[in-house]
Amino acid sequence: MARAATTSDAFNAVAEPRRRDILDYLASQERGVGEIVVKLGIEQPSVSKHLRVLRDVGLVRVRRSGRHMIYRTNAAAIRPLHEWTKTFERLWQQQLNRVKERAEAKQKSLDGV
Amino acid sequence: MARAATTSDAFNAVAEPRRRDILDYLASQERGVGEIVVKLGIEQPSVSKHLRVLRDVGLVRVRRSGRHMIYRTNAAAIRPLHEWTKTFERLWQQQLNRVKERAEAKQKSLDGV
DNA sequence: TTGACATATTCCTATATAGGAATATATTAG
DNA sequence: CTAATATATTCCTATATAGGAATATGTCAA
Repeated sequence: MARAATTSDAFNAVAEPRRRDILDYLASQERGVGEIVVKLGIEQPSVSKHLRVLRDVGLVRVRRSGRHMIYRTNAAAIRPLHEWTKTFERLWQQQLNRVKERAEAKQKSLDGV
Repeated sequence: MARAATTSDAFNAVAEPRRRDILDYLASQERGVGEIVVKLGIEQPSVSKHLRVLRDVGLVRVRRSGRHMIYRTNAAAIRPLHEWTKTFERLWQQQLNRVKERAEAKQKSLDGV
């Protein structure tokens, strides 16, 4: 079997760096396709295709404005990823604490000399 | 060009649901390959291959114990994903606030009737 | 050393891209 | 209606899987 489709879910969609760039760019403000093309330096067809994928998984929303299609990031669709990664937060905090404790213990033993 | 390799970074590696399952399972406690196979109901070769990908991007660590290879999740490698998703947190909060405000405004207009 | 157990790797194949090129579709100006 | 502008889609191709089957590698017990 091949890899899961990029259109299957947000996890697959954001695996592509360009698409993360687009989401970042559209986060602060909605933009037309042409602006994305210029700003990110990606070919127009590629931008349209990436936007299509992002739209299919709900990561962006669109509205038409005359000849322009205005896209914006739908942050709510990123939340599940945030929640998933958050479940590991406690673990890396513990890891950092262990590193810190080891460093302090080492310092203490040095002081003791 | 084809899609980026799953071994290229953590974003690509966690795009595969099975690999997220493995990371979840190995988060609470380190486990041998056989335990993963039984617990998640995935063929042994598949588990080994997924672990290989996870290992290549630093998402898991291994140690040998006799004939067993004991794997554990390296949460620190998930942190970058958490940080990236976190940059959108403010946006979905705003979105939720707007929804809430609209609901309250609507209620107020109803009360006024 | 030999057999058994635990994992890893190789080989093979169906499938899914991502990007480039060319073309189609939609909307507005005149 | 027609040209021009803005996007979207189609076609084509090189590449990268994910999983199944078979096999290789590594380690321990007797």
